[in-house]
Amino acid sequence: MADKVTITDVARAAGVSRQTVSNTLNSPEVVRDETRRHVLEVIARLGYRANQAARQMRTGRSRLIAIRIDPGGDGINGSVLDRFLHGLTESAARAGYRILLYTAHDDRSEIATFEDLIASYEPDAFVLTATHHDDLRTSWLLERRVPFVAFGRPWSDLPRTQHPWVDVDGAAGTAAATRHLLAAGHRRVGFVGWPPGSGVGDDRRAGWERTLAEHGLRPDDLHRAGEDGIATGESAARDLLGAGATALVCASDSLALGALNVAGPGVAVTGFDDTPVAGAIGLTSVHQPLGEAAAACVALLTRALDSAEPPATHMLLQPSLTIRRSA
Amino acid sequence: MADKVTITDVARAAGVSRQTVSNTLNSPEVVRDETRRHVLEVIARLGYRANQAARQMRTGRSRLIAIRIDPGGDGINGSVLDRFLHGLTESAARAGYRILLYTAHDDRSEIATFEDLIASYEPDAFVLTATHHDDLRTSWLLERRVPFVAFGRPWSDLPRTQHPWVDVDGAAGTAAATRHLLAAGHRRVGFVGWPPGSGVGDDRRAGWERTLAEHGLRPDDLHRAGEDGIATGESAARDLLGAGATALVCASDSLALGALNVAGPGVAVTGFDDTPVAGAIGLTSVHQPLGEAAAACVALLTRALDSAEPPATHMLLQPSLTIRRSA
DNA sequence: TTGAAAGCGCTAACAC
DNA sequence: GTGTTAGCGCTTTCAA
Repeated sequence: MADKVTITDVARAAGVSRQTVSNTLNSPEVVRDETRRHVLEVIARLGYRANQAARQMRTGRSRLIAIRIDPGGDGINGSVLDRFLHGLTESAARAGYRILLYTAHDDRSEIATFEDLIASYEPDAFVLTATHHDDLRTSWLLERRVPFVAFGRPWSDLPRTQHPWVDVDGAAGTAAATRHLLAAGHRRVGFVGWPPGSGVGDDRRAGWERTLAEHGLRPDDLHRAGEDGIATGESAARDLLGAGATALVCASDSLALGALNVAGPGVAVTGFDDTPVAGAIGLTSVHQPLGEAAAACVALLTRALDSAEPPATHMLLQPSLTIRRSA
Repeated sequence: MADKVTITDVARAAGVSRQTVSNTLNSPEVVRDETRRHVLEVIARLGYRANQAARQMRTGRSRLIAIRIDPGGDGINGSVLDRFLHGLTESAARAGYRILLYTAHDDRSEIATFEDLIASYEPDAFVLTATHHDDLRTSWLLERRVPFVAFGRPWSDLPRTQHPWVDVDGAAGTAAATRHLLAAGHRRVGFVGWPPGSGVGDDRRAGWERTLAEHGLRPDDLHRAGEDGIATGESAARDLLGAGATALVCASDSLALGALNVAGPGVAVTGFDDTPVAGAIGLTSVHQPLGEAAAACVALLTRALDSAEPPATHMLLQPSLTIRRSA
């Protein structure tokens, strides 16, 4: 291990006090130009970097952002979170933060981890994923005034659940997919999604339904729902094709994959998330700007951390449609 | 933010000195049974948790393990690392460590990040992934005596590159795939891989070749190589089928996917990594025990961190074959 | 077996 | 504009 260089070493080498070195880094405007330049030069020469633990003890800031990682369902849709995580790590690093990982099985165990983490590592903020109706986590964090941003809208309308969030407009995504299929000449466009009640699922379905209406078409009961997965996609697609659908908008790539399995030639299918599977099999899919979403999360977080009373802001990003052979 | 409970609060509430509380947690055997029980009870009641930054300043241990995260190629094989990361986070947590993330583009920038991280956050160890020939990172860490474990073998034989590592026996994986195809009656089994020179790729090819030999068969030049991806899989498979192959062992699921695209009925194909894509399209694939690999990394690391002179140990795990429709 | 003192590296407050 | 003092919460001596 390289011998560590402390602020005292820098001060001695530069012939100034420790405080002047600290000021050079934290309040440069307070140090005379000449002194500052000299100190910076010594810092560079010695390769000095402030020790985070010591700084944290003094300032109470750890420059750590914590986020949960989980295996993610069938692994198909799971990859979405992984891409987000990569973007988050990069954006956070640029803003001077590092990402700390933890796992949890449900809201309750995640809250237990909050308590543990807050007391021991003292992360400056959390990034919440997979927000849902009646999310226990948001209210817990809100009550304790722990800074956080959610990747996903608050799906409850209670005023006390106001918090910063970033999300991708799912309805706009399925709307784009639906428009694309209509433009290709399809008139009976079905929808394969999840059972009502999940915010994300309802939103995606709404985009399809709204777009049909805009084109003077009615849903005609051309929608089926079930647990996410290939099996559901297959059975739902069989049903809908039997009911006369010639194109299918699906709420996930898993569902779309199932639909494709039973779709004959001429039937168009779109997925959601633009996962590697979609690329591999030529599936047209709604693409989420995950890197941007991650950057937005970091931006919202740093803003909240730097102002005393953080205004609960949010950002709704627009997805795009990656068009491939399937549609 | 909940008011923080310090060791002083616990000491006061328990009517003992701060030191006794510290001993109760760090050297329980030195505290009288009755006192210890009492202190532990107060700790539980107050929800006290030792502050990591303060502990780190005193002990020099951060209980942090750092690992790189990257987007990962075409996203198909990338998911392997994500599953590993999840296992690592869980195993580390069980051992009392947290995972810290960073990104880097190449060996050199990763080393720069080592320097930064070591000076600021002082992670206790690193987990290296994607080790390769002439890995600059391992020698850098070795020279500075920074504890680390590699997920992947050291692909150079230099004695100075001895370090703890965990890997999955790739040759055993392709051997199992080859045996499976031979057992199904195939006699002309080809191999689709990557250009010679990559440790991982050469290893996977060796398993195929060795198994043919064990069955009295010769490779007969039935192998093709190229950059990982669907396109390579397609062209290589076309070639090999033209040369009389009836079954193909592929070095990745991406290659296998390409091979399947051009394989007619009766042609068997196997992939490698058992990615979500494999599950989705019914591809038989070699499955790596990533959760175990992660646990092994943590085990090796904690062993190295707890003994002064860590013996460079390693673990080679056995993969399994997930059999699906494709073979 | 328990307690008191010292100090890890840093920065906020204050004195010069 | 620069230096001194103090203390964040913890654990490692060492003394009682």
